[in-house]
Amino acid sequence: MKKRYTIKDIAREAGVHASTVSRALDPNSTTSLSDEVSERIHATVEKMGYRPNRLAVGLRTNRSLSVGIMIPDITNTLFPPIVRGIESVLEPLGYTSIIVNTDNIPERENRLLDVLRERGVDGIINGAALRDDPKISEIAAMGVPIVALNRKIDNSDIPYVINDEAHGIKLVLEYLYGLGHRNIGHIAGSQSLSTGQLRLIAFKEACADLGLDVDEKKIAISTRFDEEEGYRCAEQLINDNPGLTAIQCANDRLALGALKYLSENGLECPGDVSVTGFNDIPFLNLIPTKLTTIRIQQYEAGRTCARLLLSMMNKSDDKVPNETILPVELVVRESVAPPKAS
Amino acid sequence: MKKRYTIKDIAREAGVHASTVSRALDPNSTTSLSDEVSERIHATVEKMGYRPNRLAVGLRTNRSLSVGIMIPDITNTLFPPIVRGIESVLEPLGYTSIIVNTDNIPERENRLLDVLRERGVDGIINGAALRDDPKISEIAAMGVPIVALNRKIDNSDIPYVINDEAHGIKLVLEYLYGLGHRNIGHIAGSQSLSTGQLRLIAFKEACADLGLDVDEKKIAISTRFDEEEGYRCAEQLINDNPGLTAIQCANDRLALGALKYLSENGLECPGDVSVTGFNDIPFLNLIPTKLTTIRIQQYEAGRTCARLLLSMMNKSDDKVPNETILPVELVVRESVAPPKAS
DNA sequence: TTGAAAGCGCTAACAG
DNA sequence: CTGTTAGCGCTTTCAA
Repeated sequence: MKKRYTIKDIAREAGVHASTVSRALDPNSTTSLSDEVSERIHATVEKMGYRPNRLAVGLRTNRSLSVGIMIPDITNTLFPPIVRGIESVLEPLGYTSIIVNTDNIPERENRLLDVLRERGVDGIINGAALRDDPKISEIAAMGVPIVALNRKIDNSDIPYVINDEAHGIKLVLEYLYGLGHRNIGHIAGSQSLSTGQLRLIAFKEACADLGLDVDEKKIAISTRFDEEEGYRCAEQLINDNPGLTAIQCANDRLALGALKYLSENGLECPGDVSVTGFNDIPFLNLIPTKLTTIRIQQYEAGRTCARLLLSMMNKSDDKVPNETILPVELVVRESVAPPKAS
Repeated sequence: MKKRYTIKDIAREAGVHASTVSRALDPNSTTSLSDEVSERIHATVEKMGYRPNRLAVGLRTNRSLSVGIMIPDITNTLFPPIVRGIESVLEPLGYTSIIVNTDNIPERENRLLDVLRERGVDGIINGAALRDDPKISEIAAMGVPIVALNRKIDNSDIPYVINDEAHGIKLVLEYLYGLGHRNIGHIAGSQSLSTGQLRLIAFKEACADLGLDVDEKKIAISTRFDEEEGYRCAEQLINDNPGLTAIQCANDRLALGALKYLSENGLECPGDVSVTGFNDIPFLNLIPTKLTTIRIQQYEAGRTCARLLLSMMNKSDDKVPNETILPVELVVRESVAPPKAS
């Protein structure tokens, strides 16, 4: 293995001291160098293909120029665009990211948090936070810049970037109401996640605003945001609520599961029951009953988080807002129709 | 910011020397310690929540316990399962991975390669290699363990893990032939990628084997493996080949584009034209005309690559095979039917 | 079995 | 404007 060149090799070759090379290579170095020397150094760097050793830099400066990105599962199509959004702002600045998948398992999340800390990340974007997440607060208290993405953490002052959950839920409900639906069920997400909680609260509020009855029987609470749970909850709602004409799901995957339940049980969507989702993940426009849903900003959410994290990492004085709420919009497709005249 | 504890802090607290702490914490240290001391050290480590600084370890040992994963774009659903496969073997061993997206842009790939090198990765899994990729070979020659994933590199001895492209193409063609198709077109992938090249070669060979004419007009070569190009190439094939009854696409996204072209132009699939894909990416079973395709191993491909890389990084003597070809299988769905009796 | 000392590659005072 | 020096946190000889 050809050994990598070090700053000393460059120094020797250029006939200067190592520290001079370091200065020449530091774009925002205060001390100035003679053009002649600087040029000579850059030339040798180029010639020898020298690349600084970031581990050494990090050890010395106590900044690794790396950040941790925690998400539940990169396999979930919701997250890749977010990740790319984050990197679109961080990468040009020389940051590298370490992406970890928590699978929504608290022990795993905690362990990975330790891994990130060992690696000396300069900051963390947590897209996998739980409402009750003591460890993350603990680490934040140690001074590690952290921002939560998509989810907020209870009893914590970690800044978060979320979607306008309440407005999204309301948009859907008003749309359904406007078409004549009066008997609407809700498949809620896990209540240990802020998304699940906030969307359920919003459902109840929006119902109240519209003068709709919010019978508990019309609410099915899922344990996970996935198709399987959507299927199970749809079954429950249909069985418990004769005359139900629409199901609002707390996310798209739950809706996909609900759609499956309906089609397997001789119910047409949207003919018999309308179904709506939340998030607007990819491919929704290709499936047979194209899903009406709420579009959240994915790429932009990533960018926003990254910018917040940056200003925290740079200890800049501009106050980082504790709460950032991104706008959402209703995407009307085919899974909603007026209720059957009965 | 509460400063992180260092090995010195532990040493002081436990009343021993730093080097003793280091030894106590190294699971495969040769020198033995008295149980009493070892226990005391572990207790203080536990009590103080000490975590070693990986940057320092890496600088000292010249091993970062990190690997680079290069892919074209994490947003492409083909890659997340591969990434998780890789991590499923590397993470338990303490490795962390740096995932970079090349967007199939050579300059970007080269720059990212430098980034990985700066970070001192112990090895690289390259799922974004081009057939002509001088820089990656150069870095491999410097002694950095590299294995190519999904794609092979021309004129290079970098080990690669690919799918049985030829067999997959053949399976599809035989299936189409068996149903009576004799006038089959091929939408080829980019010829600068081994997948595109190998699948096109396989198409020609399989046609020859079946006694089918391989008129160049029946081959449309795309520039990118995406829906837009699939659309364009489908149009070209349909226009140039009256009587075409089936289109074999070099991957699923091209097939999705072809499907779109057909439906927008009054052609039924599979009624008028059968369409097939390659890869079996997620969601293919949810779209209206469920796509018949070739399933490749994604998660397992990642695992295989990771294992190969490990043995290269450990300089173990077991020879790393230069070529690993993973089996594929035909997935029959709805996008293929016998040709119309004419 | 443990301690002392050197040094990985780099940066940041401090001198000159 | 440039060189000297110390040291980031850790591991690893070498001594004791």
